[in-house]
Amino acid sequence: MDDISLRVLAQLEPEGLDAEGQSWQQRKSVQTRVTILEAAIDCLEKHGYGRTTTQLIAEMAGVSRGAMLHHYATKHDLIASVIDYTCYRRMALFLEGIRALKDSARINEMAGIEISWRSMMTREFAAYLELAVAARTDPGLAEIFLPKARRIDQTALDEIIRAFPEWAENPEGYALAMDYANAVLEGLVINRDIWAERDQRVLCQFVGQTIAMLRRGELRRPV
Amino acid sequence: MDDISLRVLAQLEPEGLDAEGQSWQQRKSVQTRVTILEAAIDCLEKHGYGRTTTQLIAEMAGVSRGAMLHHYATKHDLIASVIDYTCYRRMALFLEGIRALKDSARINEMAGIEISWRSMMTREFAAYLELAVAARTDPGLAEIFLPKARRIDQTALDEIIRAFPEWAENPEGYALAMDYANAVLEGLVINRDIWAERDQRVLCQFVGQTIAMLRRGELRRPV
DNA sequence: CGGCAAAAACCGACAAGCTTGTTTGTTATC
DNA sequence: GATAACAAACAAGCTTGTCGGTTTTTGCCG
Repeated sequence: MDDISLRVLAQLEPEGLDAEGQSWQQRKSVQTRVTILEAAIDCLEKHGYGRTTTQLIAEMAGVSRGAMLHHYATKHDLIASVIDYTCYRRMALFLEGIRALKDSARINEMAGIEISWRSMMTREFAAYLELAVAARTDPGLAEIFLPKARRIDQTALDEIIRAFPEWAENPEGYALAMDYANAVLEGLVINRDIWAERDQRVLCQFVGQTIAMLRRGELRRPV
Repeated sequence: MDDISLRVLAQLEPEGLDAEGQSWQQRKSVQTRVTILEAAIDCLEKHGYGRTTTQLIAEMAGVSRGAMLHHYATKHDLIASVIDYTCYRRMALFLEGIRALKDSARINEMAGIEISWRSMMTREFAAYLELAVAARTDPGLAEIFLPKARRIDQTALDEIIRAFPEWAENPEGYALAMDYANAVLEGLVINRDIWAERDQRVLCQFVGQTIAMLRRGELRRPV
């Protein structure tokens, strides 16, 4: 993991899950909590936010509901941790993918789009999307989700540019390209089941094509 | 309303809501049902699918729950009708918007993007999106939502091209442009609350710009 | 035309099931 | 012995669909 990745991830690291080398109880606590968070992600992905109940999460995690409520006193607390954990995992996966690209693949073949796309086919992103959509209408969820989502969005925008040095001289174009790619891919994810028969790669390639032109200055950011 | 609009809308018209000129009871029945459907849309928009309960819909509609369950025996039945009704209203609004455009605005200023965008800021679309997202994880909902959504998607793709005669010679480019515009705008809607501070019009204009180039042949559909 | 029975619109109460958070108790670690 | 991890039972509240009952409309028949 390089400096850039470490720097970004350090800002997003969830609290209370880094108890390596502590006491037996601390390690056990962290382990159980991670198990619960992973189960919550599975639950969000498989059953959606509306059907994600504390009972179901506990079942999927293989712990008693009592044990779960010991670690997360309320559902509110649990969801707050899920948001942090999910965002961290998602960002880590994305940065790792970008880092593994060769410069030529990243710059000439727009391979970053492919990495973005793959990062959106994960259970972590499915869980994130469930929370994002539910937060629009659930005031209690919005209160915890929106600040965290805005923060990670801003952090990503500010820091990820370091992983794309070819954009260094064109920060405004970079910002547009990020939003643009995210919007198209998320729109594609939303319509995944409805547009089942059509080829999503065509759209991905078109986006890559237009972003390449934006970087080369053949397309301009609208005023 | 012109021929094209009528033809498309006729294919999507919900059943059982066109009882003009029938008996008093029939008209009353239709009126109550429309009131309930509108309340259901409001409920989906304001409270999301997860919190859309039969009780809340009945309250918002100003009818007793008993009366509602007389017209829609189960929630399943009600939601099925909401899907039809919502899709119809959404399409009607979109076609009316396109129809009202002058040819020059539509072709040169890419005003269709603006109409699309506005059609996605409606309560109808919010309700549709709630259903689309919930259908991913709710098998019962998916069973009724997906066939209807795929049908309207196909109908729209096949028929709306008639409202854009400038694309007549390039049906593949048109299909790409439609999916592309829808994906970006839906992605934009999803991130509305998170990207609050950024200007969405820049992205809309960029999309308009690229679609214009696609039509003029300055951009190609990827193989 | 008037009355009457059937049908349809509408209402409120109920049972069954689920969800949440609390509380009380048990075991293992510090 | 105190604290933390874990377990299970409980109450309160919500949601759904069913059921019996009331009012209004409709069609029919004398």
